[in-house]
Amino acid sequence: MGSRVQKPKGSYPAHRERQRRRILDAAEKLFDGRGIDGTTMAEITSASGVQPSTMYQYFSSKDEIVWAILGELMQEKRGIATEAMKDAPHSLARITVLLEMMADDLERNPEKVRFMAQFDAIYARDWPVERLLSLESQIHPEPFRFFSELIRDGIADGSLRPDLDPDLTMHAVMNAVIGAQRRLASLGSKVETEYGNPVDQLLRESIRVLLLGMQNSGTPAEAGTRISKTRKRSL
Amino acid sequence: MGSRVQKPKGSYPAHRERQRRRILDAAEKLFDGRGIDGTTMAEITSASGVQPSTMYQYFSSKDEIVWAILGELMQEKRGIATEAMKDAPHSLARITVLLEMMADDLERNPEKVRFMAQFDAIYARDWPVERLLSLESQIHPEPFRFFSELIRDGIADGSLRPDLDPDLTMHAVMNAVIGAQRRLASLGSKVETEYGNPVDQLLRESIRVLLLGMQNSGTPAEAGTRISKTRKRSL
DNA sequence: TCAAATTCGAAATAGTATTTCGAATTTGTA
DNA sequence: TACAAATTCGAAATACTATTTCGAATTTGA
Repeated sequence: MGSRVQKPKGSYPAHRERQRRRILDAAEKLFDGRGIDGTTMAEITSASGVQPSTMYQYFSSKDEIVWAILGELMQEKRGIATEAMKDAPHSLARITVLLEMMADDLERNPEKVRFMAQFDAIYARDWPVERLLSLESQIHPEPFRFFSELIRDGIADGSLRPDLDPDLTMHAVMNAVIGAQRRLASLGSKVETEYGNPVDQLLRESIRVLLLGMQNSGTPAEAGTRISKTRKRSL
Repeated sequence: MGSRVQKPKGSYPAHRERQRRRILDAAEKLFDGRGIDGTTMAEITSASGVQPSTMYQYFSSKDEIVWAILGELMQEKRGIATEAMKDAPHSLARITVLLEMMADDLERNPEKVRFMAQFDAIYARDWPVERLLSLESQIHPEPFRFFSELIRDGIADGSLRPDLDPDLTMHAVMNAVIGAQRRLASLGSKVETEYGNPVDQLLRESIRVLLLGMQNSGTPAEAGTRISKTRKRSL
């Protein structure tokens, strides 16, 4: 107990931040290459150049590392998404841009997408909802909630079919695109050899069909209304 | 070295089959409840009532068990699929039936779908392509290859838009539906609390939009009728 | 320069999958 | 029913995991 003031736990924030980065960067690279499950803590420590005992000072478990990386990824995506949509003139164009960005993402960063796929399949279910939601809320408010407004706009200006339930459609379409995207990333080159097309092209076709399905086509106003009645009753 | 004939390895096939079943049934139940990764070999042995040493006589690893269960699941699905499509009169109706069956499946056996999702995310990439393909071929020949023919038919009879590439579209649509289905199964009840709809309903909406996107809207009146006909029949 | 913060080393714990092997039991059949 | 081969049991051993512990050594910022 010296006469000096005792410094609180995180006293060297700059240094701690640097260390944290070293660990996360090493882990991310390993996850990309070997998958979350295929990566051991020993590999992360040796790749990042810190001892296990030190690493556990920063992350209390492997899961915490996964979580941290996921958070950063989602924040990135969100930035890119809101950025890209700025240029698009009207609602349908914005929706198109948003969805096609997911195909670009698959084309450019298949490992990252695969990481998210692994998260969904292995971790999402066991982790507390609140934590998931707090993460999702980093990406939601803009692109997602926004997306259902875009659908509303599209219906109003006649570019989208009038029988769409904006909220339901938004979730359904987003989920289909995200699901397709992540599945393609998981199966990777296996799909290419079997399907004979680059994975991102497959995803682009899915998106095209989905967009066509949302669009208002000629006079199907009648058909549309009819459908929506039937639908609502059956659901 | 008796004078009797030495019996080959699998000499009590009925007994072996019974044992195999005990193990697979126990494992399947555990996988459903705790996930593939959350299930330990120790749990499987104690649940199935055989010793580890015995179990490894039947399956050389946990992966082999996963693999065996996957194979049985796919065979089941295939049977159900071909069965259900028999009733459908024309191509568009068959496609509709096939896709909606995947929503039913999600509604009825979410654990099984989740199992497949985990397989995709964790195992698919690391296992040899040949093995994957030999499995897929159990489900492919009928529903899948068939599916692209259905699209061809649909284009010919005017019910589907003429600018579709049958093979590409088939893979794109199937992948979107499967991807959406498995993602929903992975996220489970989390989606419901957040989205406010039962998961299978979300999937049904994705399917509806995809089907609309494939349909021909060139001749409005016909398109309208065709749509509503299909709808009514499919419900 | 110095006290506190941080890291290192190295060993310990506990939980995995998988293997080994001789003794005990079960199986189908002669 | 008896028997030889097939199968199972038990129990311990191996080799990985993640995670913890703690005292000694080093680094940090004022």
